[in-house]
Amino acid sequence: MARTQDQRKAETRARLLDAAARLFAVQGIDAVSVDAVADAAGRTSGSIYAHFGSKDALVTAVLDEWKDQVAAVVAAAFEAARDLPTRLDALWASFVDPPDSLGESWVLLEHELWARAVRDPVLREQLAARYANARAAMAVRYDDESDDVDSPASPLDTATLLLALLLGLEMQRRLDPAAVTDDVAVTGLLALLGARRPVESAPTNDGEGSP
Amino acid sequence: MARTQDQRKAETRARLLDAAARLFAVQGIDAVSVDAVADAAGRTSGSIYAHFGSKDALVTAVLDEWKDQVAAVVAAAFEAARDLPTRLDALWASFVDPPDSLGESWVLLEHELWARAVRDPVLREQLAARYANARAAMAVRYDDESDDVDSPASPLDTATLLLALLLGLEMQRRLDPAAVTDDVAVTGLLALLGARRPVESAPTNDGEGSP
DNA sequence: GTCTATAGATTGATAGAC
DNA sequence: GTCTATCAATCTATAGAC
Repeated sequence: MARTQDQRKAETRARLLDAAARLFAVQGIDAVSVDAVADAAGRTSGSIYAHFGSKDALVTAVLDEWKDQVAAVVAAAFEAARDLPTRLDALWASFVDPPDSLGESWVLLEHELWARAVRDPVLREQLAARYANARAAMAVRYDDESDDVDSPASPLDTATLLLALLLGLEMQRRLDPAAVTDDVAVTGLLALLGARRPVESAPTNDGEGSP
Repeated sequence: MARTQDQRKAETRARLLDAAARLFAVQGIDAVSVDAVADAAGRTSGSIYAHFGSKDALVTAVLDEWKDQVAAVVAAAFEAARDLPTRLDALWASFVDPPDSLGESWVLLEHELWARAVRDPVLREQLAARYANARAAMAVRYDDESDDVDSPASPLDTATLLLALLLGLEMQRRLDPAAVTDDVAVTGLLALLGARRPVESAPTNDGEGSP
């Protein structure tokens, strides 16, 4: 029956990681107790210490579990459509309205991890590698398109700029959704690639979101 | 002697706010106890409750105290130089290497406040207004330059894009300084304004920062 | 308004049974 | 490996003296 026990062990680990990721994203890591994670996973706090040893180690494990998450998201967005504006729109959509495969608010979890990483050298190196992966994935994808565009920077640098714009726009959108329309996002991404929007000019947005 | 007492009261409030802002930025809000703030300000925890009533109210007060901080930073950066690339470089510098007037790591404090704001409607409205101010300030400044550039979006939308790029680049730079050079930043900002870099082409950065 | 002392609650982590 | 019970530390907030 070792098979069954291994299965249960693996399932417990998976459930703990899943519950932790979801709760961390929604409430913030510091606001979530070890017991809360265990409860949400249908286990007890003891199992967390058996599997991970500490809450910090659990955070590290969550970060590690979704290792190539950002890179995968980026890659998937580019698969979807053919023309550049549509692809960039899909890329932006994966930040704003994520696929079910990731949690609904995976970007919030990224910010939680970032906030810890900038203060913890070990976490920082982990997360830095993740972002480097994401940039590399974008650079490759963007390379396929390179005949269509005329970017002012190298592919990797352009990926850095695209990722930056996505992160910064999503931050502002969380505070004030009306301030960041999809059209503005795509227009900005296109501008970083040295490309202009084709025919139909994007609607402008001079009225601000907040009253 | 009411004068002296009022002075002491005001000074205590100022010291508490200053200590709180600094500690919150460096250690993260949740990692800083009320006692720690009071100690750093040379007072005791009781004074914090006399002045603010709760730790959450202290956070709100910190956010409120630096109300137009981001807008002021943005405005100041544009005053510095005349030609566009130099101005954009100054703008980027205010994020990377802030003036002494702000704390050295005011951007970290902004992220701390953001992380709370996305989960608290009251804080969110406050911070949204602050960002709207910053965008408006940038839009005005950028308007002065509008003959030099050919932005693909409205002034306000362009400000949104510029702010997004600054935020996102700074995030990546905190994780991996080598991945985001000053030249890439300025190149990106210029691209969002529809302008290319003049004569001297920017050094590329194809080797990634992390080993 | 400021300080001291302390209540009240929560949390991360450990020990031991099964 | 998982659970129950519990310890020890920490933190927010309050009460009362000055």
